[in-house]
Amino acid sequence: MAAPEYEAYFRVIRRIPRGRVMTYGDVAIAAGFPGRARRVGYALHGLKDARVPWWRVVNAQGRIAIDGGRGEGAERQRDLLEAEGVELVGEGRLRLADCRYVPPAFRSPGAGRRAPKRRGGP
DNA sequence: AGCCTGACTCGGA
DNA sequence: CTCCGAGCCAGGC
Repeated sequence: MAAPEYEAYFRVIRRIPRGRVMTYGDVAIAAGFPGRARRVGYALHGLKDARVPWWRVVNAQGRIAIDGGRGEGAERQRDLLEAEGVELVGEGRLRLADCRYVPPAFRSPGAGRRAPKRRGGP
């Protein structure tokens, strides 16, 4: 990768357990680059490393982000997710509440839900 | 250099 | 539920 920033993203994504998913924003935060959700998307867009389970990354709405959820890429991702046991609802939508993966570092006393709210950037 | 795009996100209408 | 605008930022032209 050109930038260590991308390496950090891929490292986080590689840690996602089978059958779980993370959102772009959470991957960015876990990698130490809060507010860089778009960078994560761009990093995956140009991804060539097959070791990275890119299909375990979806947008914050629990939808397939590729091509608006439609197209070959989206179909492939849906296929891979289903193969791992991720429950899909409707067209390219999944139950985030059941399969969302939150790294231990994210957990904070009291909250135990999601990362602190961030709007776009820092 | 500037301008446009996008595998993002969030709050509001 | 959907649609829209604003914020961010690396890449491509």
